[in-house]
Amino acid sequence: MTGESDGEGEQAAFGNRVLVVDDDAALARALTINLRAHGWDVTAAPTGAAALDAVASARPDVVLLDLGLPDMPGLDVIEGIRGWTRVPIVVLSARQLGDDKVDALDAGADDYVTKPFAMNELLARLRAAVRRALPTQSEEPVVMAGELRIDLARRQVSRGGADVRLSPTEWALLEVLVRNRGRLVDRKQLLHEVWGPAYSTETNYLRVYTAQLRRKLEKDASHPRHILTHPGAGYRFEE
Amino acid sequence: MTGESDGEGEQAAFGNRVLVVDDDAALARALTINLRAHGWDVTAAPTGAAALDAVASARPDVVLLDLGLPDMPGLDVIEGIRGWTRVPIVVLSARQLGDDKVDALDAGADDYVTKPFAMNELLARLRAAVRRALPTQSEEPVVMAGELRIDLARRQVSRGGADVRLSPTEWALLEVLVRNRGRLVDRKQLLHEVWGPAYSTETNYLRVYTAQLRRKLEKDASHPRHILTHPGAGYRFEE
DNA sequence: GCGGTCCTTGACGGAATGTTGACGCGGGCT
DNA sequence: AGCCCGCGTCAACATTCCGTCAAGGACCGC
Repeated sequence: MTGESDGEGEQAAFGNRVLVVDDDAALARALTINLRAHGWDVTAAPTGAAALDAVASARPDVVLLDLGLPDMPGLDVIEGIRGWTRVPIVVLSARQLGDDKVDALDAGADDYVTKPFAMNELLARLRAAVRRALPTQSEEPVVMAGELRIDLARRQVSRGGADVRLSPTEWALLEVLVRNRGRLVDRKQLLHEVWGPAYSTETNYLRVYTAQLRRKLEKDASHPRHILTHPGAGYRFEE
Repeated sequence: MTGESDGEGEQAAFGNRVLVVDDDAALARALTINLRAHGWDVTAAPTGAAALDAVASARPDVVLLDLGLPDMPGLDVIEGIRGWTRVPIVVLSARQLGDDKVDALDAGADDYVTKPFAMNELLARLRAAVRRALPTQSEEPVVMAGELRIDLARRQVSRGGADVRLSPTEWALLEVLVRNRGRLVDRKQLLHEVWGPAYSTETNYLRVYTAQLRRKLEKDASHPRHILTHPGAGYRFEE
């Protein structure tokens, strides 16, 4: 985490990262090879716990989940994922009949493929799942500003392609500014939204954290081009 | 601190009213104390019925709702609230995995926190919920006047495409004039709205700041075409 | 425990801003 | 004509505000 992205972090297009969750090593390998051949950026997880971690760290655009994992019930994995993100989940199941299909969909899965399956069908369903999900999150959460790329949904900032690590407070401040980009944000409003309603005079915080953000994001921190100061009023993010 | 505090009161300017719905008296008390300490204006309701009443009467900016109330299912409370208002709802859930989370989100909740929770996280999620709800971006007009472009919402002025930097007082004065464009604005009214109720005779200020505005905004400051003087009365902004 | 990150807090020089007074100009009035 | 008042202009001063740095302490993961 501390260093750069782990391997295939930066790919050209969006919506092509898939997380394959399967404990069957042979099947997982086959899936990985096949998906990569079709342009997917594949991350693999052999267990439910690893899957939950991977959803958080790799931020896939779609999850291909095999039920019947060794460490925990597949439904719990679905619910664990649904607890905090709406990334589409396509379930892979061996059984052809049974309640598990209904249960999985009820728990928050988006689609269902039964083994054995045709690769074509699987690819189609993955594409469909991603496509359906896009309009939901497409409130244009990615803001480009010079060499900065700020992904509001994924809480990710990169400068010139390299990821930038931000502390929670740094991110909270940047987020408010970017969500109000092009518009002046009051000092009071910034303090209120980042630190809470009780803080309205601690302009110290703003000075400290704008300085830190500029040091991390601006090319020349002493001549900022994106995080601008309005003396006596507040700050403004400009693209 | 004369110019800053023009009447608006120190509190309650922004959404800081939270309704805590919890039947566990001890937890409710702890939450109330903690939230108050962080500047929130707390109302408490021990039952679902009381919560529905309180949403209507107290008009909170965010609802913190514990599922598992004695009198009615938590989902019904969510739906009851959602029936007539979009106030953000943050759900407190005991279970770590389970359908209730998903169901709550589906029913219209905005976020959830699982017990046990860190106070920091709860505070952050409350702020985030309020923040997301606020952007009811009422579209403010952009006033064009000659080569001037005045964006009331963005608090931005440009002349011939180039941004013009205004000090807080300069902007406050310009804003009053522009909002009353085409109309004569009393000296007393200007002083009152820009400097506060205590100022009604310091016409010096008006002379100084209208001069500064003209220098920044007018092509020929000695023959103003937009910021016009009504001798003995006040000033008027003309497009 | 220990090392790391993160948040908080204080202090300082320098810049931007608000405030105040003085002066000149011009028009209306006596 | 001469005076007075309101307005525009300017400059100097005091104050606030901002950027910066660094130290202390809380918190987390190992």
